[in-house]
Amino acid sequence: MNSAPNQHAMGMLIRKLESIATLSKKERQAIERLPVRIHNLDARQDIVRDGDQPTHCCLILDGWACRYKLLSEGKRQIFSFHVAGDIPDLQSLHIQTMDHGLTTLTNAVVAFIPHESLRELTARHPGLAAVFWRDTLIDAGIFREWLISMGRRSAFEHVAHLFCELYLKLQAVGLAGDHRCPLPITQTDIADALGLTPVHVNRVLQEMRGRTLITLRSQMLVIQAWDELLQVSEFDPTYLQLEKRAAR
Amino acid sequence: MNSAPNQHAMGMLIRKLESIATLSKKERQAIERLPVRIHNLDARQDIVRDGDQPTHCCLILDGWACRYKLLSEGKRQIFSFHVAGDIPDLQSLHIQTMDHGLTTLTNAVVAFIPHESLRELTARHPGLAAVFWRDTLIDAGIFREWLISMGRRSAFEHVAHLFCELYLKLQAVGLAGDHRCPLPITQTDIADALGLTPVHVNRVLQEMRGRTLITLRSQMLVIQAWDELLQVSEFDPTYLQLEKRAAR
DNA sequence: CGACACATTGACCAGACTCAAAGCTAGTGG
DNA sequence: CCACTAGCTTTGAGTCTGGTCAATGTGTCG
Repeated sequence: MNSAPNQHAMGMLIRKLESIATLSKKERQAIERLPVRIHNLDARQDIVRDGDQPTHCCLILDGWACRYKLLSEGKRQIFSFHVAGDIPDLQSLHIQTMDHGLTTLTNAVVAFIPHESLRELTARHPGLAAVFWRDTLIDAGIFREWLISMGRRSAFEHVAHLFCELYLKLQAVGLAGDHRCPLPITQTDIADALGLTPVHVNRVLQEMRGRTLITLRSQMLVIQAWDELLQVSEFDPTYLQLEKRAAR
Repeated sequence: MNSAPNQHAMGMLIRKLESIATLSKKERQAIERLPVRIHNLDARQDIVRDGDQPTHCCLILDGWACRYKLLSEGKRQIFSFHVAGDIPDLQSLHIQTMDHGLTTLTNAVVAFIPHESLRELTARHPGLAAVFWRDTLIDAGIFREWLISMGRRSAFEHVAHLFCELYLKLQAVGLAGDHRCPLPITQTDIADALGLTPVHVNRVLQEMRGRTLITLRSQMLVIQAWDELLQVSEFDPTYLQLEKRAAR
């Protein structure tokens, strides 16, 4: 195994984990020893399919991915968007059968880590097990926030809330700043994430532009009125757990 | 500490965990040694509040509870319903600050288990850590299914889906059978869980009665046409993970 | 240059919401 | 044992957010 890409991949993972918890030197070293297999993927390529029984977890190194489920009549629900540092299918470590799919949205580089190695790692390092566990718990917290948006926010508020979340998530891994971030997804993707139609998403975006809240062109989102966007969507970043470290 | 209620509480927990994983004798014994404090609560009483930093987890022994969040203008979103055997705030073990509340819906008996004891237990028994982790992952899977219902199902389908889920969940812990189960919650609770208004929930229930799918009277749900209910809501029980045990 | 995917717009429609009133039902106290 | 109450359920009429269908722009890539 070539160690250079391995180091890069595990560096990405360590950075992500340190954004939600504190790691000891021993734990960092243990992570660095994880074996990985790195793949380059095209856009719109399935990584794991609904019904699969994966034997690896997938660490995103570059590009965007999403988790989704296909329903009858061509309907699709997207559950989450993922960027560098995320392990979108960490849950497969303890849930045998996938109840949804994972796909790239853009060209992407991903690292596959064998379940076996992760099980061994977490058994040997209970502190790391807690950190990975914590990551999946934050994931669940994001689902709860999405449930609020779906259930009790208007389409306008919902779009605003998503933009706030994505901006902060990207900022946390150094992929955004100055109130601008890449958004390499289509309006149909946004619609499938928010439970709306593409047509209506488009109208909401028009209104946001009209109110000088955002610009969105060439897959680049610029937030022109951050405070107002926070306010209209009642956005409270607590659920992302980006500030607070775990109590250990 | 009185050992009789303790044994009852931990028996309930062991039963629940064994519905989603296999426990070794050693692991069962370790659970039985967990210290608990048992409380009787009235209906509509908060167990943990939004913003709290709990030091205990809560195991439900009897009655119903729900997780929820209050929003502006009196809006409320319910995230989940919980019954005997559930630990609704297991996540607080690794997420310091609650981003939502936990409340009883009926009179309830709950057992409080110190975080400290659970941390020690999971550090000493990585296998048990995996089982508790798995429980929170199943919880997240239920959130995903709720996201589908919110985003891509009609109100009618959504109500039907919820009823299927609750029936199976109750059946798994022996609280339901013969296509009937207790449903000790109001139509407003259902509305707040599904992102609908109480008025519309009522209309959907009328239609379900009219189509001889269910009866719902005196807090007792009777499913008269199980197959049809499954079909209209495209219900697939996989996400509840009630059949498959964890690969260990 | 052509093709394809994506974004935008318009006209019309429907599912779910709002507001308001009236009917039930399980407890409670006299 | 009955009357009263409070909370819950039911119903009606009118409204509105977001969906549907279909056509037209726009931009990118081979």
